[in-house]
Amino acid sequence: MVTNCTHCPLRKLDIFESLTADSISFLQRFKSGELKVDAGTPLLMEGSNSPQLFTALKGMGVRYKLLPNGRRQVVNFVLPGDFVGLQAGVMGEMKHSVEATTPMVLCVFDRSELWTLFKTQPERAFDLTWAAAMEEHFLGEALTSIGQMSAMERIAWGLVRFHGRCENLGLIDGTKCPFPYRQQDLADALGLSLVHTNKTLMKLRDRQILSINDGILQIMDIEEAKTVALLPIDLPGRRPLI
Amino acid sequence: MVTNCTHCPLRKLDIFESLTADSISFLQRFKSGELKVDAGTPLLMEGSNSPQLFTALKGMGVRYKLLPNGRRQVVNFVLPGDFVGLQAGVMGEMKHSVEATTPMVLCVFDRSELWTLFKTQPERAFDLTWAAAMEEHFLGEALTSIGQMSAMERIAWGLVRFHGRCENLGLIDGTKCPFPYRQQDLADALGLSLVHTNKTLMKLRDRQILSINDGILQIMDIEEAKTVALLPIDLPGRRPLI
DNA sequence: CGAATAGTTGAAAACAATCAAACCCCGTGG
DNA sequence: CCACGGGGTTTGATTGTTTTCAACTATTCG
Repeated sequence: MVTNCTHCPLRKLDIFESLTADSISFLQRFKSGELKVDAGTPLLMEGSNSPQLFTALKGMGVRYKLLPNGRRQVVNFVLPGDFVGLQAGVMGEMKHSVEATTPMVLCVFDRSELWTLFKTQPERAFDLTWAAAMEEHFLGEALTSIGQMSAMERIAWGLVRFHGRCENLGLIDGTKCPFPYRQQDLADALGLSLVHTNKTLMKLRDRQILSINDGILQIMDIEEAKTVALLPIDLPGRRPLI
Repeated sequence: MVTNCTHCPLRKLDIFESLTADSISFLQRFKSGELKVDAGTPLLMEGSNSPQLFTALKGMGVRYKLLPNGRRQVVNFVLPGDFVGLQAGVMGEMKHSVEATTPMVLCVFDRSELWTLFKTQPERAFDLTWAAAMEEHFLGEALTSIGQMSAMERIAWGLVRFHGRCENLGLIDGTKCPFPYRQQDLADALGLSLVHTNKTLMKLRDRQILSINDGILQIMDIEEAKTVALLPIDLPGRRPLI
């Protein structure tokens, strides 16, 4: 049973721009199906030339790169509304891998139709460029965070940001939001060792700023957390959904 | 005296895809002028909504972000052929600053014409998306480098990559290429302190792998340098030029 | 119960940042 | 001609953060 784009639950959220009926019907034709995967399923592999592109509908995942020496860099977390596979779409192959962290549901698009989109739907083409530029922006911030901030600052930054993204998606309950990742994932995202990540999280918990427990991230003192994060968290107020 | 797109010296390089006469004439109309700037001139400021977009023709620059605490992250080096200002074009404001490191010459485009490009030149729109995805790819690699590699590995990675970009642009003379940046710029790019960057460069020089002198980067032992860099350097073989 | 996974903790070692000063090159002006 | 100053580079000593290593706990699952 495939979700109809017209009744897409994501598109109802304030954060996503609304589209004309015509545009939605194009996307509906662009959409070739829906994919349900279990937690832990690899979606795209670095170097692969996937014939399929995705938009995450439900669940969460990770983008990551593996190094020859076995280390791993988590490039970003994948949340509902995120477009996945754009690199394969425009550059011919993925430059990082993507895997589901929780069970996920994704819209599937046909890569071969991407060119049709550029030719006939310039607004959608623009949206895709926007998405790529947004990802570029985020990676620039992450680079700045990892390159210039201390462990505590990085962790506060990463978690405040994640919390903000959840808020935009209506996933917040009071001060809490889901955080289905392991400490190792957070460490790999922020360029820290697992041990040091753990100890720093303890400090943040002791200082009553934030805590992670049972897959739930709670930010008790959001103001203090933002102060520790140093960088202002810059999330788009309204954005396209493809 | 403005360079005519038809005779653009950059486009003659093998690395850049060739275009039909029609496409070039569109770009010629898109191009609103040329900008010559001295070394040190700021081109775009973070947060600014520039009415102008650029393609670097000659010279080199830096993209960087400043932190509230005064630290600086160099996000990337700007070389000839690089498109500058895409974020302002699609997101309304720049997320980093750009400044000329050497004297530069840049093609100037009118931001207001960007939408015309998307509507009437889907191939060019695709190229822009490609450029954004490429930048995303690079930032992912940089993140991996800074997050997971030691100082020596990072420096080798950064300089081998820079050397490779120069090679693609025909800026190589034997084992040497221009490197007009200060050690502080390199340090800010790789998330290292100036002192540690300096000491690590000394070690690489002592080991006869590479050296920087008088604005010239020489890689004496490219194989060894690539080995130290850990990550394979992935540069596009052929790419669009806008 | 045993095995596997994730989280927690302490001690030691390694790495990189900071501090402070010297050095070098080069252009300026007395 | 040489003293002076500025920007960038180099160096040594010290401090401090982060990693690594190793072990132990808690929880889940077959």
